[in-house]
Amino acid sequence: DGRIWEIRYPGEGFSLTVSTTRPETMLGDVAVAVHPKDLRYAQYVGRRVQLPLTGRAIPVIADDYVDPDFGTGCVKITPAHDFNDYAVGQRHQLEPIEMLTLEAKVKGTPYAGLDRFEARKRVLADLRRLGLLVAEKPYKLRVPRSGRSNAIVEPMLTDQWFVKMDGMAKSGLEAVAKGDVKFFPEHWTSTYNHWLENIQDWCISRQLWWGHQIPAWYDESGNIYVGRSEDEVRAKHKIASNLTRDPDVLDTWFSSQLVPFSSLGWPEKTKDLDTFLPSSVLVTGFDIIFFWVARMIMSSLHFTGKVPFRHVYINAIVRDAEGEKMSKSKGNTLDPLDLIDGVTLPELLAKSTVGLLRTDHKEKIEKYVRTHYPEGIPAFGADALRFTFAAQATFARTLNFDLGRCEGYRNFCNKLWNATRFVLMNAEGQDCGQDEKAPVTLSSWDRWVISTLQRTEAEVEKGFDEYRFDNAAAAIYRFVWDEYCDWYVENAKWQLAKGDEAQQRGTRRTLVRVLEAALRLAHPIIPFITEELWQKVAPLAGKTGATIMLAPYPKSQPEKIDEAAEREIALAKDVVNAGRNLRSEAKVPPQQRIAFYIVGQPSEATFTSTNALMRVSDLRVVSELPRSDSPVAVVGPHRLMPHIEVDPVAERERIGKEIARLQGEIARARAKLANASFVERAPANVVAQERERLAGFEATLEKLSART
RNA sequence: GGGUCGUUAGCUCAGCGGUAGAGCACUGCUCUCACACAGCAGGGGCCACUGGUUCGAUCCCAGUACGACCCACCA
Repeated sequence: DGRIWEIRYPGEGFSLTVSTTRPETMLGDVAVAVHPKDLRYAQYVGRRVQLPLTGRAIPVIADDYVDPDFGTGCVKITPAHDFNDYAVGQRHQLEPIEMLTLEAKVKGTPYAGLDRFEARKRVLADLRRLGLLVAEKPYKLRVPRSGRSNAIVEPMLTDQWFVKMDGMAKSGLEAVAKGDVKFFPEHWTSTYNHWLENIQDWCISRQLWWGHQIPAWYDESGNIYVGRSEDEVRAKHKIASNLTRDPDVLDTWFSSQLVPFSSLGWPEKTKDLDTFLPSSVLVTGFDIIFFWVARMIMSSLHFTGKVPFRHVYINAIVRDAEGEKMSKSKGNTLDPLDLIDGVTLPELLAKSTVGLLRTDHKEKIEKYVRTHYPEGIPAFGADALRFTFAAQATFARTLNFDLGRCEGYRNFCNKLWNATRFVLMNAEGQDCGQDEKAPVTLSSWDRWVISTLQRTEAEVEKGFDEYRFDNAAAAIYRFVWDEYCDWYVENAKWQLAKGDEAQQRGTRRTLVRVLEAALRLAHPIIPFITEELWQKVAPLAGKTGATIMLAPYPKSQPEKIDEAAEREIALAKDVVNAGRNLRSEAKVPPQQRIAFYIVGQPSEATFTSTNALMRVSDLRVVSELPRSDSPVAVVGPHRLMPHIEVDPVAERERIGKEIARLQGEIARARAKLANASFVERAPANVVAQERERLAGFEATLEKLSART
């Protein structure tokens, strides 16, 4: 909606035409600049032109700042009212001329006293009358506006307080280079470095009413005194006359940078300062790495000689469905409470928070919610929302918030709740093996789940140590759902139903102890549900304490890792998976129990799980499978076959497909191993692994081929 | 304009030199005594594009395209 004007500045026997979006500022022009290599104007450099309306003579100068391809290639230079022009003026030792007052009125010219916009009209009219207005064109420009008043901002020359930054920046850079402060994710270090390496002196005075007042006083001659208080200044300089305090306040970031040590009692030498500086971690967003993080580091080093914190965890910014950063000023945010408590679509659109939404975004939200949640967004709960953010907290710098995942983690909380219900049903009022005198037997499944818990605990610890909350959350999710619920609990049902007393005790003990530990493990991410459940589970596991919050965080115990049990269970799982697959392929109804033949001696764990999870009526251990058209699966040392009637044609077809797949794999592996440079140059373990793969495929192929 | 980063299954994201993974969504079968907010089985990807390095590249390097953010903004 802006315009750009071209104005002719006449000289002796020539004239130059400049372009400007702010014609009234010509009253403060001190030069016309052209590019040094611009042949069109080279001959005029060093000569003078007459500034219209005022009649002042101003020089033509050459400066790289000018873009010869923009407009006419001639730029009016107004150092008092433009940042770039100020720099040009400095380079050419040109005295700035102020033409605006703080009230944005013209001063010191024929237009003195006029409002800036009125002055623009008058200047243009006068130029037109003089025939010096060459052109007026529409021009798209972004006018700088005040964030508070929305008024158009005019650069002005004013006296301000600055902090000299080069020395502080150097120590800030060193602290990070030495590793005294570390960024997570690490790549933010380069952002930090880049800023400090190109730092400029910092203007710290603000003309506001609210803030720390600048500790500077002026006497009647205009001398400046800096000190802690007026009394101190008077005493130090032996001043009896009037002093006036500088009315400006400090930049809010100047005050904020002091927080790490001022909050601990600085400048007194307090115990807190000794104990808590540096702190362990600062969690923040990357948009204030410059404003705040870097300045805290620099000021902390300057005033205390210590870094303010060891780690800086930079969390991702949340983006909306269009991939744009969610921000209040953009108005594309969602209220977390709506996701916790649930909200209907009309409520959502009527809520005051939605008033912040851009119109276009509001429409998109409406469409999204209508499509995915016609009944409105359900109540996911605080834990589900927390788990979602943890699970999405990868080292990417953006996070596209996904309601679908929120729903998934709500389901996870529900799963945990129901698993606990099952455990309580079976353990409350029962002997959970806490009495050391009663005999307790632990099966391979029991030892396996305890072992897997240790590995999970280590994984979660690693995730937290590395600030990979996504990995920590995923490890907890997998353990609870995939291992504990899907495998262990199902086998525990069988052990409780069929085991002897010692084994039942062992099963109950394992159920409650492992669950109790899992609750503590998950507590930092989902505090509410884990507290509720822990209150019930902990006593059964022999734990006392008023709250899970005071219970120790689980620590992996390597001596409880049982590799023999893990191997045995891996095989048992393979057998069950193969058996389920065979059943499904053969379309055996889920509830129907059928017999299976198995070659090779199955472990006790395999017996348990085939019964508990595969719905086997009878696992018949044989040395050779009976002649049949039934499908066969090869699982490690075992061959597994359901006792069912099948369509021999369909079965032959199935085996044919499997054989073709195996042949493909074998061909690929053989080709790789036949490649001399692969065998010679690839690491030995990679080559060995490839050989093993090939051998496995060949063995399976042989067993399958025997059936056709 | 300068800088940083991203582009992997329909969606949201892991992986990162040696057989492509998760959750949700999708298909089929099950209301089986913790859970249908569930269980079981399954389908789905020239890992943006083009070159290079390597025995081997989704992964390393260079460039291109698209996107995002930060900084500076042009008379």
